[in-house]
Amino acid sequence: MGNSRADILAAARGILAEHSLADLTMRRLATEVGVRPNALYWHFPDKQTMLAALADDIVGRVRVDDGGEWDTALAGATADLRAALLSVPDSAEVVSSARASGLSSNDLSARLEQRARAGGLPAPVAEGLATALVQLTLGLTIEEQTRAQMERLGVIGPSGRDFTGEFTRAVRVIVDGARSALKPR
Amino acid sequence: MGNSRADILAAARGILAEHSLADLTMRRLATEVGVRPNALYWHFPDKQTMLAALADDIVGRVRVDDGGEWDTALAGATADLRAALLSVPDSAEVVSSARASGLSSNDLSARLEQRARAGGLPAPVAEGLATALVQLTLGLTIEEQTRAQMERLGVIGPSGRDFTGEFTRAVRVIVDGARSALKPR
DNA sequence: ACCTGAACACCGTTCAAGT
DNA sequence: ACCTGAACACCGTTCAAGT
Repeated sequence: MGNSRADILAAARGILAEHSLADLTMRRLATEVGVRPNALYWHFPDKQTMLAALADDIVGRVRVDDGGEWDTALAGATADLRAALLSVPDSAEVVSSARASGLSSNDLSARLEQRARAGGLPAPVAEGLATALVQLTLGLTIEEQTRAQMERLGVIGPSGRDFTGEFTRAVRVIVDGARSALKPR
Repeated sequence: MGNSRADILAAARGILAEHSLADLTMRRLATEVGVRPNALYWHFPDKQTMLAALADDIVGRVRVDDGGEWDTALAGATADLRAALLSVPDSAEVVSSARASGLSSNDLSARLEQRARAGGLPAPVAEGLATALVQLTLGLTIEEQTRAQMERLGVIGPSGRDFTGEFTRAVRVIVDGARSALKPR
């Protein structure tokens, strides 16, 4: 009754927030929405497509600044992406899978690349920069959220890793690399 | 009879080679080995641990050159990692998951970081460089192998993406970034 | 337009028991 | 040391049918 795509996606977010990606099954999602499992298949053709919609929902919140310098704009958007991912447990895995499957319509790396070119970077550098930043953020955040999940379950102790530091230092190396293409030695 | 860890891992590699990660179930793996599903649990405590062993098997083949310049050594090891992953379908996903779970004992990024420091890079730069290279390679190869799998299944046409080019250009940006820390403007 | 009933063909994992 | 039999508690997905 009045259940829409948006309601289902909100329930999915809720399962991630209170449990984990392993608990995000179609059957459980249906229960949360108050419906039988097969009813979900009226709204989405399959689970993969539902997850891609959820991924777009999360990544869609990230804006790429049009003004200012290209380096601060890209570093800022990358930090925003990480923050958006960290706000929903296990979402980095979801976004990464959606990207790989090609079902995700929100191509953040294309937006980053465009911004880099607008900032004056040569095309191959802009492309390499965008690729490196997106893969770094997704990969590292997957690790961070996986560890967080394992700690939540008590299967492992705190890793002691400084993920924010690792992220910051890697972003610096990448952005410096793009900059070195502009200001040659 | 006489089935060992190695036999099971070889069979697992075979399933990836001829089918896909989705087909790599404990039940199917058991059939391939000629045993009942639960027999596998004598060799491995669970599926996750088995996959981590498989991941170590694949990454263990990658050597980091001790001689020469740090930049060619790191770029070479990164290219080797990508080649090792591409030789086994869907293995990038397996390695990425194993890394995230912390069950993987082969910490390639630590070896890369060590090599970078030996080459004279400051610690934070060496760390950022290793992190960026490993995440780039895993993330991009996951995408490449996922697409390849979808093409194999005929669910999608060729993507037209130049993954080798994307990889090369991103590696260049990253390595250039580390270099800029050595030769200031 | 949106949902249910009932079923199909699977999963990972455990436990006691066998040799 | 290594494996089987039997079971438990699940999955995603399909199809016809209901309102």
